[in-house]
Amino acid sequence: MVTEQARRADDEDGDVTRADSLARQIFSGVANKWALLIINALGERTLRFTALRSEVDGVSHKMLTQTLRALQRDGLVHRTVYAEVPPRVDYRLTEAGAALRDTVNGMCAWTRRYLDEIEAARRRFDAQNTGDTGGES
Amino acid sequence: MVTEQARRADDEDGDVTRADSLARQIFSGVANKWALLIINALGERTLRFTALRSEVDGVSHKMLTQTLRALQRDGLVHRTVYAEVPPRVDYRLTEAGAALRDTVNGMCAWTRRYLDEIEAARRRFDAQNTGDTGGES
DNA sequence: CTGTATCCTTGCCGATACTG
DNA sequence: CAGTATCGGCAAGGATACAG
Repeated sequence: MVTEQARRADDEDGDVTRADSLARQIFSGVANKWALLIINALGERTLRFTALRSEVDGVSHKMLTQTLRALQRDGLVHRTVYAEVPPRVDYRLTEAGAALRDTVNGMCAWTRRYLDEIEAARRRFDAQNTGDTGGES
Repeated sequence: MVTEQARRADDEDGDVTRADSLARQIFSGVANKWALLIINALGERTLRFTALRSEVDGVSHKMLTQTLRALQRDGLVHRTVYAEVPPRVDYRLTEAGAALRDTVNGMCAWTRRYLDEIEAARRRFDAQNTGDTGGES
């Protein structure tokens, strides 16, 4: 017998390394700062559009809607519309979205953990490429 | 006494949600498909430029050098140059890079795990927005 | 409040050519 | 083989205006 999982494991579609695979397409679609930041901001909570907008500092109105729609299409966020006036729309992560959020959490933790190291590395690197050899001309 | 770590935990720089924080800058820099794909491809191995290029299917010469330089600057990959001819350059993850790779691994696993679900969600979503209301004018 | 559409700027990214 | 630089197309993404 061949389960979906087993089929995928053997299928080229499940391979992120292949440029034209479905896995790569999904991976690429989700591997951008706004998607990850939004997923992280949603967390366990249910948030309205405006609340979400103020949580994800720096995101434009357009990018928020756009990214939200993409996430909704992939079934990572659930969108609930209330027939009220003024309109009210709630967003929350689906199970798939929550699962992804776990790894995003890891990335955030990683960022905090290595902040200083990276800052130092940058200074070292930049120093190398400005003073450099020590004598020009 | 105040350690770097402790200072960071309390500092606004460590907060990914702030648009102008260092954490956000680092996060954004690393949250793009090429950086993550390259880190994933490197894994535990030490690879030369060309080998890496063929591992990360679809990446251009330019993007590979460019992204590698950024990763090197942040101290995530280590670059070793051998004074040979033809030139030989090896790339491998540093400890910080390897730590990030763990979470990237998680993202890849997530992609494989939810591949079919996402594909299905997309079909459902797209069906909604084509047939839709059933009658246009 | 939420969403869509339009303009317009910016920078990504690929292709190409040239150096060590 | 590895790296840098330049040009150009094109898509990302911000600002604004307008609709439900």
